Amino acid sequence: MAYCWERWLSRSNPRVLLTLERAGGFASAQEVYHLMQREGQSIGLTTVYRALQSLVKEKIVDIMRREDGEAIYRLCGDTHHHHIVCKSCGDTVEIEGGVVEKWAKSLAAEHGYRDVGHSAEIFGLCPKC
Amino acid sequence: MAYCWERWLSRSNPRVLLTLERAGGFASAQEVYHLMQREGQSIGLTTVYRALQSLVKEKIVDIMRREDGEAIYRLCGDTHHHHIVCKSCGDTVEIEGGVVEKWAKSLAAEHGYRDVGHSAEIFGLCPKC
DNA sequence: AATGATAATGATAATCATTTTCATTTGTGC
DNA sequence: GCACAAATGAAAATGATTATCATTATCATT
Repeated sequence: MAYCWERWLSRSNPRVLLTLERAGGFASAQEVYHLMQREGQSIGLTTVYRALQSLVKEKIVDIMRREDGEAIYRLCGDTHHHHIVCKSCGDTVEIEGGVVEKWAKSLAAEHGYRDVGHSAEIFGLCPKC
Repeated sequence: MAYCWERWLSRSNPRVLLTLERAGGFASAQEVYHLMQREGQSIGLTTVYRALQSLVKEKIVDIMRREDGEAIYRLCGDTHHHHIVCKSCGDTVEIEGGVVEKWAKSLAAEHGYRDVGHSAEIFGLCPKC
């Protein structure tokens, strides 16, 4: 345990990870980068990209796509959840997605698909906008 | 009928649409463009993009994202539906999404969101891969 | 047919996220 | 200290997508 942890702290992956967490667990590489800049952390954009890629590979972070195709990342805890995203201000609400989980699982099985994941997001205008 | 049809044929939208159909109803803008070039059709890349955008706006085609973020388009029938997409070969199966529709609608209402849409896709490895 | 308003087209340049390249720095074991 | 591998990041390259803008086709009206 201690072993992994210390090795981690010596690299930039954890700084990126912590920033992602602080960002609400939902941000693009560019956003993570700018956040770290603003906070005074010294890091290069390339490194942010590399850290995120590696975190994705290790399945510590999930990757999704915004409507315009930009990649966004978020922590993937042991529970997986969904969001309602405001089209205008980008505000997001975390929501219960148990129904969708079951839906995805049963349909995937029905069609013989293995190694299955899913994405489900709701887009709209939040009460403020 | 004849009226609409003829007007359509005079523009490039239908040529793009037909090409998309011929491509198996699943292709990126660039692919549609190259296909049309190879077939000897004279069209500009810009026009292909515009045609696809307009077709999306008219809900005649669906837009999705490949894993690398490139936009891919496909014909969509009159009913809104969801897909299971194979991560490896890109094969897709259209599926029933009534459950998800209800889920999205009720949750959006619950959080006061208006003008709501949603996306839900399942990714996995198809039986062949 | 000629005219002109309007929309459609497409070559080119601009944008912008993401990747590559490569030189430099840092960490680690000897 | 010393060498060697991994990590870093600035800068350039890539590639999809979008914006510009001059040209062309469409179509109703003279």
